[in-house]
Amino acid sequence: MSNRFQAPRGTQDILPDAQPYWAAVQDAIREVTRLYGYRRIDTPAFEDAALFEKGTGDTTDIIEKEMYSFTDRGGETLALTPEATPPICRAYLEHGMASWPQPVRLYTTHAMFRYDRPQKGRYRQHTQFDCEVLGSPDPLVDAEVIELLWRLYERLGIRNLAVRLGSIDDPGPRKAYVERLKDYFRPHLDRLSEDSRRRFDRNPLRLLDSKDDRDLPFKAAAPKLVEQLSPAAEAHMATVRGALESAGIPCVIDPLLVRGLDYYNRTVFEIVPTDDERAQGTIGAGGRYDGLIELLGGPPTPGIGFGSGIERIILEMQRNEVVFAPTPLTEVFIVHHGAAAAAVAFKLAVDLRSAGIPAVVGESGRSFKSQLRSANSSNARVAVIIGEAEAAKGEVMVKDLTGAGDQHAVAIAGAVSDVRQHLTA
RNA sequence: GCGGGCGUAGCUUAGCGGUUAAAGCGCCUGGUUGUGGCCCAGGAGAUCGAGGGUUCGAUCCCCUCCGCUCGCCCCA
Repeated sequence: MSNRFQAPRGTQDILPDAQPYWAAVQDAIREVTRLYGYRRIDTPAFEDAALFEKGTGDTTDIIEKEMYSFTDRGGETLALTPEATPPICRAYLEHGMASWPQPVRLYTTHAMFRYDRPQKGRYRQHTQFDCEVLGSPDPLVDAEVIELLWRLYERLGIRNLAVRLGSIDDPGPRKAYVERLKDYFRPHLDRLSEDSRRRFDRNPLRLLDSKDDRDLPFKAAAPKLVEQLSPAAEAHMATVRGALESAGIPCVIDPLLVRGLDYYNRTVFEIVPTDDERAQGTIGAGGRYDGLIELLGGPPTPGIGFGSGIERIILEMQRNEVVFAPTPLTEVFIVHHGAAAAAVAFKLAVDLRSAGIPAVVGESGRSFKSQLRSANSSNARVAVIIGEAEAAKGEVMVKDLTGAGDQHAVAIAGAVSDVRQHLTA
């Protein structure tokens, strides 16, 4: 069995039974983005790898150890998109969106590729719903994107969520804070966990996020960034918070919230289930990135956005017991026997479909019983039965499958309208 | 990348160091002279995840690999 092909590690097939969830999410995304004035953009499945090295940051895990990069036959170094924000910023610059009315509100759903170790809710290929607002420094826009995401989840029947809000200030004040933080931890370095010693050099902000018992005593007394924000960042966060409150969205300030991407400043947030202990619980997260477009070679342009994993959204829907009524395979199932009847059956199906009525034809060579069993399991409401006798008389039998199975004969010429009448009755 | 658990028909599971590996659901066929659902009968379907080792003999014990899963790192 394992000689057979399998979907590559960390990828999955989305089978017909799961499709209603995907359709519901896509529909809700379309509706919610319409309400908030967003326009859709689609970017390529792969990009110049340097876009991510520069944009996402080449010290991030995403770039350092998770990027699917490759050299194509022409010698270009490309990467399957691990992240939606840099490509959208790239497109903003490439197509002169700075000359569009500002801000520009964009959304997409895009496959993301990251070479990390798969778990439930973490895949090597996943799909993200992503929104970006480019060209506005307004904290109300921060609140708007968070609210948009919240409404999406609400609409999909996901309950028990919480918004975790934080701020990582602007680069200058943050650097100063990081120095204070390192000064605080430096004397205790030899008593910290190995992970935290590594973080001390690589990503000091994450020191505060450690779950290691050895680090806990030091964490408690460490200076917290959200408690020492610059006045501008402080005011920004207060506005975001107030706006969320007015929207009726419960939000908690998380002083330890640190996003793993280099480009964030000020607002960072994530939305998590409150009743799930799993580590992969975060279903949506984002933040402000006022310096990113400039970093990519454009003019100073503020931006904010988020990504939300659709696979994780669906897992949450299922955990919230959102279910969909099974959709019937067809409306009319045509049963036939004999060569003449087969020809009539095929043509009748053609005519039904052109009249907008879904129709499926039974398998030639199978018995009536067998074909009617198929009709039954297809959940069709009507069976049309064409045997040799009917074919000879130029008639078909129309049988009701929803009740006791009443049936009546009708001339072939009148079959479509008879079936239609039956279905609308 | 690190550590733990799991892996038997399409699905959910039972089973035992030793003849032809079992059940339910699903699928196919039949019980009707041309007719569904319920019921009944029969059938197909598993090199017991893969490879190697121990053993007279392994689905069962050991190792490696693959996949899933839980935790860590990180992230959606």
